Amino acid sequence: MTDREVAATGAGQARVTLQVIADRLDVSTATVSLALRDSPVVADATKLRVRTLARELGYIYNRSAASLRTARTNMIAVGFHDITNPYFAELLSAIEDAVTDAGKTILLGTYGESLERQDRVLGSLREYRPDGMILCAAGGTQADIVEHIVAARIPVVQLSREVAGVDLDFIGADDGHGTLRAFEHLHALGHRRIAMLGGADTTSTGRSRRAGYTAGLERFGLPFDPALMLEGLGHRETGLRGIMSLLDLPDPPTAALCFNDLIAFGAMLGLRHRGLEAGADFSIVGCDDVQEAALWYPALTTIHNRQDEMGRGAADMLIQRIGDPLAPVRRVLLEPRLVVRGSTAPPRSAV
Amino acid sequence: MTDREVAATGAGQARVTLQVIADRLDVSTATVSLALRDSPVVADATKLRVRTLARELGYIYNRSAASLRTARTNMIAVGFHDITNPYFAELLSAIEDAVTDAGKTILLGTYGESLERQDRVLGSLREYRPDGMILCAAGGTQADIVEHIVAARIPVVQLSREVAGVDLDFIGADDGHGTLRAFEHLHALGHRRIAMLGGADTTSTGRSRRAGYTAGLERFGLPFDPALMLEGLGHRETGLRGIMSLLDLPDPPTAALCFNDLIAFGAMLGLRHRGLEAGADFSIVGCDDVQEAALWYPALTTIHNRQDEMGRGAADMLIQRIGDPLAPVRRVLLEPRLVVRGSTAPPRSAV
DNA sequence: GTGAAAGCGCTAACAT
DNA sequence: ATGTTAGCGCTTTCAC
Repeated sequence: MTDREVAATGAGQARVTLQVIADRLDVSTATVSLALRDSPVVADATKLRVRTLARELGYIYNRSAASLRTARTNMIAVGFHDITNPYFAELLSAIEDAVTDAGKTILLGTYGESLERQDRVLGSLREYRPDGMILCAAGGTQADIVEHIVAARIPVVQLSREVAGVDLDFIGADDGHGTLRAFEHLHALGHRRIAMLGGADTTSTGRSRRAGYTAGLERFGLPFDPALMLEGLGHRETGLRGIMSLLDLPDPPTAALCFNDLIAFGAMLGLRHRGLEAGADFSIVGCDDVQEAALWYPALTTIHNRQDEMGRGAADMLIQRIGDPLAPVRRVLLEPRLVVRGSTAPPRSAV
Repeated sequence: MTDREVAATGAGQARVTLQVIADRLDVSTATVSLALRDSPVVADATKLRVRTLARELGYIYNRSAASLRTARTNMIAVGFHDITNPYFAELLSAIEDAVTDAGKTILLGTYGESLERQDRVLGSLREYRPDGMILCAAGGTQADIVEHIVAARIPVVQLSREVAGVDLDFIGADDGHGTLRAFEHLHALGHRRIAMLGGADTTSTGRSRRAGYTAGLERFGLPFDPALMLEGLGHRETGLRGIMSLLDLPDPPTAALCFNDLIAFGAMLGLRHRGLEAGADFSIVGCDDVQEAALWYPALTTIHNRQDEMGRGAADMLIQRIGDPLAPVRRVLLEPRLVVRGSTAPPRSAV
């Protein structure tokens, strides 16, 4: 007794394949295949018979088999570092919408900021032969890791962050510009000692946003004080601890630009621990504008990064790239928009 | 010229398969296959030669082909309604960890609360023949939709919510009990007019939490007032609008149990719009204890649902189920834990 | 310890 | 309009 027969016996019926339908209808598997895919070449009457029987028998299309033949899987791999950060959850959700609309499905891999795990996860994703991949690499990722994917001839679109030195489609925000806008906003309110909280040079977003910060200092002829530029991962803890150490400075700043909203939330919490309030006592600007940002108290002034457009855009770019692997590489930078809310105000001293 | 030759020419090298390696080494594909999988039956020297060449040629295992042969895909489908809700993002993240540890990969599908889209998405996931599926169905899902998956002989574990009338493994929180605990907490603080904000009878969590609320009323001999039990989806807007209408009541409540944390956040925002503060002026209890909850101001009193354990637990249950399809069905209820923070306090009148 | 051969379920040429 | 045939890349008997 073969495995197959066992399964059939056990469950009371044979696994239904094209062959089963073809046999019962006394047609060929080719006809059944074409009929199910609504090929114009098959007679309507035949299509009807095929489909009716397929439904009756509970036929389920086997994509592994089709993929083997067509070298198309209809899967889009998504490699993200963290989906617990609402910014990336929002991006993923937008991607999911676009991908589903295109009749494809997401194969998900995450790896935090661990390069070693990223390597394993991306290597594994590759084996499923997704039609393409949307990548948001861990900080510090080197070009050669991404080359492994490219070598497998899997089209890749980089999202939000881009790995240095690889020539691939990219969609993200114009982070440097966004941060500069935020800096100008704080300066216009009267702030002169402004900190930069979080981010690091291991990601392109970190580099760009930090560059936007130093560009702001330069534009207004303010001195660069290394004590005001605190490196850190995009977590709430970075903001919480960072704001504490800023406040403990002999000459503390009056405002902080945060690498992202989570850090800003952490910073606002830190202020409260010190009996201070964001806005009135210390200005905080976030970055991303996750849904939560508008609901904080005070609501967070932040840089809206259009995650919906960005996620959908990444999916669309990828689908185009799959269709035309030789088209010129594109870099799309979405213009961020500063959203002024309650967490920024003139400095106490200036009031 | 075949497609294959075109691809080979275009990219400068042929797609490397087991056959290519076998030919070059003058062994059979069987040997190569066994060698790469580290079979004890292959000579060490051969293994070394195979692996070295495989690496040199950039061989990538083709899981579609293997799946066709073995009827195993090593994919775990995850069907969620919403990954933008941090509660589900946290669950997904925990699942991802466990699944990756087991050498499997997530195939993701989401569908909001649309039954029609859920049907399409689940139908599509099924065609990929995942080894199993973790399901958190949309509200109002009928048993027959789930039967489609079961009929395809795909093991399913239900997570957090369970569809009425289906006999499948389930892991979730003991919601009724958790809500009752929260009710007791409010009662102990002196609240007597307590509202229930959000949830609906279309999901098991809605039913259980609302049942926990009415059980609380009964336990303390409080009257049921339909004006205090507001149905709604688990969004911030539900809390925002809900608290407004509660406050507009001729005899408003002094506290509200919320179906989840997002609703609680919305409710706290609504209080601020009315110049009131959670805790001091009106008590709010959430449910889930998402990371954000501890950071709000005031920090949210809520029911911790152990999303990490729950997510990992779902993955573990599923893997066991895949290993033994005939084992008895399990229902695991995790005991929720009330976390008291600043958003609850004695009612104004009682002070 | 290794090889030959069959076949998983599907699609695509080509033939009729 | 439908059938025949070959084969995608892998795993798995079964021989040797």
